[in-house]
Amino acid sequence: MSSKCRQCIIKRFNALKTLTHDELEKFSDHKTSLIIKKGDNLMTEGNAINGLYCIKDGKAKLTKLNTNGKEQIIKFIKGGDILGQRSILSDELVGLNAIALEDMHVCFIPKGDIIETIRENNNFSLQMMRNISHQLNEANTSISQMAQKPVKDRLADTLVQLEDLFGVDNEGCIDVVLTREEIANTIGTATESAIRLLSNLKKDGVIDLIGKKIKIINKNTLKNLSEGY
Amino acid sequence: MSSKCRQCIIKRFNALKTLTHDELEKFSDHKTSLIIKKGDNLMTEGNAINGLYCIKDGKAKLTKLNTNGKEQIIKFIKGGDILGQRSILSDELVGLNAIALEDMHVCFIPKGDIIETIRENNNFSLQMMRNISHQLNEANTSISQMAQKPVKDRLADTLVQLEDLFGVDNEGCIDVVLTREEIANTIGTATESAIRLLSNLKKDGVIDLIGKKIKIINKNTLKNLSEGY
DNA sequence: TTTTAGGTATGATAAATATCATTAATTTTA
DNA sequence: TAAAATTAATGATATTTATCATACCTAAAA
Repeated sequence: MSSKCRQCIIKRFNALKTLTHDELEKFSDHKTSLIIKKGDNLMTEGNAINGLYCIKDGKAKLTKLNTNGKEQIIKFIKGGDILGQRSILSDELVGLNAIALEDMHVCFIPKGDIIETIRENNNFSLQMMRNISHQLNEANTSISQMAQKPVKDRLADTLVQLEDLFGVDNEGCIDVVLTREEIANTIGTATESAIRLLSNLKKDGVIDLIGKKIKIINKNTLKNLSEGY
Repeated sequence: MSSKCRQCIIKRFNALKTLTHDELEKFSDHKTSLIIKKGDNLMTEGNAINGLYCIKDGKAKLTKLNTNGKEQIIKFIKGGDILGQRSILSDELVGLNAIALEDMHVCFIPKGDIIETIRENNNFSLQMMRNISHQLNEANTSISQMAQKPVKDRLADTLVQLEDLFGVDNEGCIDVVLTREEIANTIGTATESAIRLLSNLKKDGVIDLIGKKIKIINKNTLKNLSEGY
């Protein structure tokens, strides 16, 4: 049931690809395989973390709860991603909630093994640094966009990014199911505003709305909109 | 004129404190001391970076230029901080402009020495990771606040943070000189809006405005305001 | 010192966005 | 399957925020 890390192909998408044969064996022996049900928390803001999660399959949202009780979605996660690096590296509490958007298969690798590997395998720690650094750059861009762009532009940008991240299903729709509220919580606006703007985009023929699913019809127009044109 | 890293006390505030005697000597031999004039760029968005900047003294703003031409201030920097780590670690182009808010003294350490030290000194690279990870956490918090909090709350929060970061001068004012426009670009609003809200805070006796300088009179009120009360 | 320019302040107004209310659609539960 | 609950959609309205206009202040330049 619990398979070998050595045989797992998902690791080629993340820092685990730098592991040596022995390290992979160690990880295999110590890891736990988990199934996270849709809606369940993989990590919780403010908690300590005692290991790393390697996402085999499934999607999640990373959120932050505001003082006013509103949820802000900071980032989306899918198969191949690793969770918990930031908290482990900085030895700080977890900063974000990770909530499954669908059932997920996840491997948990205990903190001790990670710390040991960071100390011993330079390529591994370099890869982790690279990843965190890249995330920091993305976050800075996000701050700027949230602060300066109107809601309409942010929505357009988010739709493009969601399609780039999750791809499309066999009907051409963005391959992730989000409620309108979750879309609103991603771009930082009221649910009604998000709904209204989506309706407008549909009316203008830029996107199509098929139930909860969203199909981008004219990606270039969206890209232009996201830059204010 | 160009002093020894070994004798420099500023390094105790950053990752350079983990360097060995030999590494410090190497850095000393290869480093360049720079004076950056107020308004000058230390780093520029989109450029490659070929080293690390250790800030001995002086303040800077880290900004991002938006597609609409507006400047967003992402972060403030002061003596003891290190610049350029993210770009060097991820091997990506610089993501932010660093612009001096006053004359600065800065040491530049070439990339080669940094990379070498990351590979050889585990404590150094761990310290760098910790720093970037911490910054990522701060950035995520920022995203959430920009997306969800109204301008008034963000202004209150920014004032508290500025005082915490830069301290107060001998008249009790926040010890950094910013134009109203820069304050507006920090919280992500129009200059006039920032001015208006500052005037209101003064009218309410929460802050005092002495020229460009801002004096916080009631920090607790500001903290409450920043959380929407 | 006078002029000029950049920064600050404030009012009037327009535009963007949030909130409240209601209905319709969809999904879940019994 | 019917009922209940959640989610989506849309109108009406209130609030927030941006923009435009103008005046004032302050510091640098002529």
